Amino acid sequence: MSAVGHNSGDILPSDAQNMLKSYVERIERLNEEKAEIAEQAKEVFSEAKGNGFDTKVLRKLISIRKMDRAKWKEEQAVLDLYAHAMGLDLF
Amino acid sequence: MSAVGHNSGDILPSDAQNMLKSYVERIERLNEEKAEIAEQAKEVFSEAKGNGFDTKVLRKLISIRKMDRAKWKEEQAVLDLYAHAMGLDLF
Amino acid sequence: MSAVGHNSGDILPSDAQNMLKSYVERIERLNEEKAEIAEQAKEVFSEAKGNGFDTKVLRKLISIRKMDRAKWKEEQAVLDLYAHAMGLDLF
Amino acid sequence: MSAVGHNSGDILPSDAQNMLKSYVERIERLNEEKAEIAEQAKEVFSEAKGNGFDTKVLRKLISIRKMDRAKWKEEQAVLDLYAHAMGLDLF
DNA sequence: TACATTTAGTGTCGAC
DNA sequence: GTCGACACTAAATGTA
Repeated sequence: MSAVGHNSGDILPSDAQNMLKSYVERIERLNEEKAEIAEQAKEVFSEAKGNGFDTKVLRKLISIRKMDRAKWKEEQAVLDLYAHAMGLDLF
Repeated sequence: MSAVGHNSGDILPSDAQNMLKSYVERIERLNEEKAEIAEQAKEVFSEAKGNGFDTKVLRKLISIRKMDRAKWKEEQAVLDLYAHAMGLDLF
Repeated sequence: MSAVGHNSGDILPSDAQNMLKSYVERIERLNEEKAEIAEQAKEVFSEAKGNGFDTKVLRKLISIRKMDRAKWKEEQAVLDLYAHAMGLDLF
Repeated sequence: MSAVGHNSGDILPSDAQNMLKSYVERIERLNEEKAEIAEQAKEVFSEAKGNGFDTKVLRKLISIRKMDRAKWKEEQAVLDLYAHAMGLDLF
């Protein structure tokens, strides 16, 4: 489907044009906010690192908490299976 | 280095444990905020779509604008680098 | 879905095991090739540096050129998208 | 240091300019080769997936093989430590 | 060593 | 519901 009743001059009517600008700006503003938050998170990791924590492990921990526990265990099991098939013993 | 003086009992001292919890919670809170913002962006796209805009085009537009900005910054940076490489020191 | 009919003995059938090994080896071979190429690139940078060029500037240059190409492709893509959105079908 | 004896017109002598072009082209060629190889790796993963393998686990397996075994076990231990501190039981 | 950049990997979204 | 593309996150590398 094409935009808001622009009929065929291949030019957007000015109201559609305004809407478009508005959408773009709103999205871009939200993207900036996300970037700011990402920046703050970075600072928290940095502080944690400064206090002797291993940030890589910290990240992994957080991702595990976010993820379904059952899924995690299943993934570990498959990994274990593959590892045995390759002759690697992990744990 | 390992964390806050836990040397090898394989147990975190309670203050380290508290710090850990605090870091995890702060990060998780920031992650939630990001998710909320992402949700809002989704709504904007949805609204745009409802008004007849092609969201794929919209996304491309936004990504090009972002690229433009990034490219502009890169160009400034390379200028600056050249200047340094030449031994002058603009700005 | 799980792998090639290993249903639950938690052991991979020997043909699946062979496939697994084969995939792993192929990927690892490709990774080695990439590493070799990366090594060659490193040598080029090193040679450039030896001839008085600033490698950081060189890298920036290359990244800008890459960006230019990417941007050009994006712009073609967005043109194409607009065309579709307008119901015409160029190319 | 600045480039190949260009003394002060802020213009690169033509031989330096030629070298520069040559370096840029060599690097770009190597980058293309890397991209081709990455493409091939993608195809292998795709084929593996088609035969029922879990590509995510496959990737993890390959990364573990690449990595020092001792390091892997250490990382798991730290993760376990942090997880306990957070009241999560992983394995 | 710590920082910044680049590259790989993972998750999400929309199309078919 | 699966597939492919896109965006975001995380790891690795290279530099100062």
